[in-house]
Amino acid sequence: MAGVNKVILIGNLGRDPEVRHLENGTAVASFSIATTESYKDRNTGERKDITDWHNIVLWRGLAEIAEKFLKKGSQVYIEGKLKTRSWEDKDGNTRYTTEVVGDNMTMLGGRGSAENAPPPQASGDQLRETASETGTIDQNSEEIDDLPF
Amino acid sequence: MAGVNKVILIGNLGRDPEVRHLENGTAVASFSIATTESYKDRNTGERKDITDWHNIVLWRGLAEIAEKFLKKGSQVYIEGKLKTRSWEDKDGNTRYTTEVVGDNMTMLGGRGSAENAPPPQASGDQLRETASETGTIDQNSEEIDDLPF
Amino acid sequence: MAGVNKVILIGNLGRDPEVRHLENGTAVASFSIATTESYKDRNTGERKDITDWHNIVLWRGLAEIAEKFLKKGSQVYIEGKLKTRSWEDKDGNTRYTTEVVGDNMTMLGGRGSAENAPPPQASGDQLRETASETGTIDQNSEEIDDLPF
Amino acid sequence: MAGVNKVILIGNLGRDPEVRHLENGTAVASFSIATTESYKDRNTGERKDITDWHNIVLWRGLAEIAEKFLKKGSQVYIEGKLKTRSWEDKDGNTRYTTEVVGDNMTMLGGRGSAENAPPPQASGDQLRETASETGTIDQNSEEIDDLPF
DNA sequence: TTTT
DNA sequence: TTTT
Repeated sequence: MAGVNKVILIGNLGRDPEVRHLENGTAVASFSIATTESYKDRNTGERKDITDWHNIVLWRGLAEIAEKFLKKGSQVYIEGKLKTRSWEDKDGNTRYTTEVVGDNMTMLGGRGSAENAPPPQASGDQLRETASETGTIDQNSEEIDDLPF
Repeated sequence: MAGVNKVILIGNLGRDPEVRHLENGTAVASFSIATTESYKDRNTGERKDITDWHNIVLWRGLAEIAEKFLKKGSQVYIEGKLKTRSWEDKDGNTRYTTEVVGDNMTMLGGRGSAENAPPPQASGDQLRETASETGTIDQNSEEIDDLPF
Repeated sequence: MAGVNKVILIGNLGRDPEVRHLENGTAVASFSIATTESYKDRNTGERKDITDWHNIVLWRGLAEIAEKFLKKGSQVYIEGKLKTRSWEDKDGNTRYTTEVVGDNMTMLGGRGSAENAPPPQASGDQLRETASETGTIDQNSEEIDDLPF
Repeated sequence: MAGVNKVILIGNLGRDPEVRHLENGTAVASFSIATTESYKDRNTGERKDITDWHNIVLWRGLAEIAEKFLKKGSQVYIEGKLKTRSWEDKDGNTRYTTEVVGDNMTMLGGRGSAENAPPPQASGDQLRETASETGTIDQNSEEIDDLPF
């Protein structure tokens, strides 16, 4: 039962986020981010880059923030959980897709970042609460307690 | 170029690790670990568990330690990177598999843990160095420097 | 404004937790955990251990769980934030103490773990909510949503 | 014995780094970074910020990169270990200072970032190896293996 | 598909 | 496929 499932990524969006809404209005954002690491080939001595692409899924308030402020090229910090979904393809084979379901996001500076005063930091939990209480997404605020921890 | 790609998991092995060796002798261990989280269903009030399975891959010294000391049920801490490999299935379709390539492992106590005095902690970097210098896997040792940081 | 402040520790308690209650009843638990790493001295070739001690502070529900289930020797996973408090010593000098304020805890198996069916995992957010709604600490449950993410 | 001691921070430098050199030439950089989180006061409804300051210490190649490319205001990702040092003050009292000894650093875009083409990412391990083999600090390169993991 |  |  005990378990820890944590992913921490800093990367850049390959495309603008795609946002859809469930029937009940819940927003879901999907996008990919690239993380790159450099290494030197032991044989040739050449420097090489390896890029990994990660499928990110954001729910509710975080999805709405992503829709408003993230775009192709944006650099973000994403903290979340690894989730693998299964689905059936057209040939009836079970397929698996692994995604990072983010519960915390921080926008980082850089070329692709938003021009329109983005909220740099947002947490899924905070947003969920705030949204459910005020009916609007009020990023960057918490309703947790008078003590911040 | 800048990027961070980090995964932190604590879970239990679903089966014994599978270890294979490349032609040059390099060991590669594969296994899955389960992480479970509990939540209470908002509608029914029932408590429910969600289990996520994660494919772990370990290389070289870490693979050999996994082979020796991990087995079905063992609880481990794994720190690593997310990597998605693509391959072609029998129908010629491109398929993707996401794995956590571990570079740090700590064995945690519990029912499924090894009886034979396992090394509790091991790092890929340390083992790689040690192995290359001594020809044997000497877990729990570093050759880094007289200063430990 | 954007920021990330995250600490992840796995270690063992040096003593039983100390728990006190604020005037409003809020529980606060304090204890230290040790993390140990091994390295080999480059000059002498000796293997050496370095132990670091970390001051942990838990609030509310997590504090109550710590009080019930953690004791000297228990192995725990702690996730939290770094906080440095300042205070004045008897000579009027400002002193600083750095603590890890935990918002997530998982009890791990091992020698010092509790005998009385401990809850292996608990999150500060979950507990806070649950406690405020039911008046009791019901660890291992969330009230977040019908969707677990 | 098994242990994990990991800190992950994203913040901004409060001042330029201070770099000193040990007698054997080893570089050591020190600086503080601020992480800020927002919350809404439950009573007044006001939004408030809390800033935490963290003492960062970098060794060797990372210290030299910090010296060259970080300055007051720079935003950085720091990954490292918590270390508490003790020392004696002028009154003979034992004092404790907690620092984050970084083993990984990524420079992030933003207002305070360097103008002179900074290396965005660097790892202590990589740099140590590279430095010892080439005599120069060649950031952004690894000498680990032909396989990047 | 990103970024430097 | 694990674990409690």
